[in-house]
Amino acid sequence: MLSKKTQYAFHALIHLAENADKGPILISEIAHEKNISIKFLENILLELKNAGILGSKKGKGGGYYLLKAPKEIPLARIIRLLDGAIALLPCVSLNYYERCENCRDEAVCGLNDVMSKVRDATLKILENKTLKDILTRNVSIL
Amino acid sequence: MLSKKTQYAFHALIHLAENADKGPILISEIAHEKNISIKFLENILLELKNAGILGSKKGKGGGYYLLKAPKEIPLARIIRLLDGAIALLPCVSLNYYERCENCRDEAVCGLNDVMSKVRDATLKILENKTLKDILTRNVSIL
DNA sequence: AAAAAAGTCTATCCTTTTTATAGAGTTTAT
DNA sequence: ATAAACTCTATAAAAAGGATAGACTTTTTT
Repeated sequence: MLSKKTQYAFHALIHLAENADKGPILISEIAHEKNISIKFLENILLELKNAGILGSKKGKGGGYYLLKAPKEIPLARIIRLLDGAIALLPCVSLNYYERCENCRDEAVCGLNDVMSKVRDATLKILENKTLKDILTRNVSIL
Repeated sequence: MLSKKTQYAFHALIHLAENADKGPILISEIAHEKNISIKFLENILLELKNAGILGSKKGKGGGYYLLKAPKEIPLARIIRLLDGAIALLPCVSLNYYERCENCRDEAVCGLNDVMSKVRDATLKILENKTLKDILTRNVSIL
């Protein structure tokens, strides 16, 4: 299951993308619209900013905005950023690999084998589907 | 990511299946063989017993043993039992569904749509692969 | 220059879940 | 009777998740 953090990030990004034509969007607007605690959302948007996905503008008329086109943001990127590994086991994770401490040889572990298949099937979708693919409203500017 | 509990459960089940011809297996043997805390493993095996997957025998010569053939135990069953939902979002879970609190209408939510596809791809594997499929050693008795 | 609006950043806190341990209790083979 | 093993309940330590507070900085407006 994805953490709340990642779930909130997706909803916030959707809101930012669908309103990209309105300039910077207030955290408070997103929080209200998507029913998320405003302070918690602050942390999340900051992480997305530090990762180069969002930009922000301070002062009056400020807010957050996308730095990249939605179609350039794969869903897998967001999950890895906020949740870490996408794989079900550390020993089959591509980006957060850790050696299995419960089996003698990963090379002949049937569990490793099956979970690699699950990982591949999952990534096939999450690496190819982008923020653009989960938008409801189409904004011409993007 | 699967919890340690589920990971340990898989390794314990593998050990039980691969040694099914030896009669009841001691918790301590599994714990030692798979490098798992014996007391933690106790709880896990008990859960598996209460779910009807394992049987146990008390007293000298006792231990745990499989109640069903490995090919009758889908991996998804174990995950659901110990970890709960397999889906990445509560709003796309078949067995642990919860309404999405961040979007207006799940029916037109793009995120819901993509995550349903991930769920289907994952379940296609985890519902069809069984304990038998992750064994290294083949035990004729099974 | 001052005030107001808005995001930034750090620190802290509370709760829940996860992981792990302890120990008394019960059952069974010998 | 005894020792071997699982059972069960309670507890605790650690990590993660979720949330809050408040001082700080930047920018716009007046």
